[in-house]
Amino acid sequence: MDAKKAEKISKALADPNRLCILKEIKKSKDCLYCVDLNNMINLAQPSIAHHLKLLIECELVTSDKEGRNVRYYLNSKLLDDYIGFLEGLKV
Amino acid sequence: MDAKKAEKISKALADPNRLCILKEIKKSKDCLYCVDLNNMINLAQPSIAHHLKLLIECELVTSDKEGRNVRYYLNSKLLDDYIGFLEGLKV
DNA sequence: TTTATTTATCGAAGTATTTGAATAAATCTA
DNA sequence: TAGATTTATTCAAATACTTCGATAAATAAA
Repeated sequence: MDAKKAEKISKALADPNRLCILKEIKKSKDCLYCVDLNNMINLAQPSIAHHLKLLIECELVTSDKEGRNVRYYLNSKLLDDYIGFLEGLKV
Repeated sequence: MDAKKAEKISKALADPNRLCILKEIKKSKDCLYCVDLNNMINLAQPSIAHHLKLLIECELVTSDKEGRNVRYYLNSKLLDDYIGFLEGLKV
């Protein structure tokens, strides 16, 4: 992973609500419906959509549609790549 | 590590110049003089000082004074803690 | 002790991010 | 098809971050 990508991922992780979303994805055992997030996070729906968009754009989260609902998943392969980048900062 | 701390570290990592500083610390074999950074990074001196301050405040970097020079070190223990937090996001 | 060097701080300008109201788009249900 | 539900987009306001000139503080060197 190059620094530009790592920067983008760091940015995505640099917000309490986005960390919360990732935690909820984990809690929901790998996949999460958007509609549930709206009940869990104390933000207006467009704000949550904005955060999800950032997480998807940097590819930390993937999604698929199920009717009018959307499911979100953690991209743990990318998270591992990011961790690899961080390991590379060590001596 | 709690989410608040992870957020701060993510923020510190979410900037190309700060990633560059960390890479330079690594290249310099663990410790780096501030005066060298001013030659390596294409930013005004107050900007570099600002970035170093953020890295120190979140404890990713430590420093000590040697005369009028300052040396910077990576806190690899904290980086490991951060990596642990990220691992915890996985299912 | 004056001058030069290195690092830190302040303040202001420019830029980017976060937030939510309004609303659109997509799809489900009756 | 009409209305309800879920998600996405647009826009504007508020907030936060980055940058650098000016300058201060600390220390070294002359």
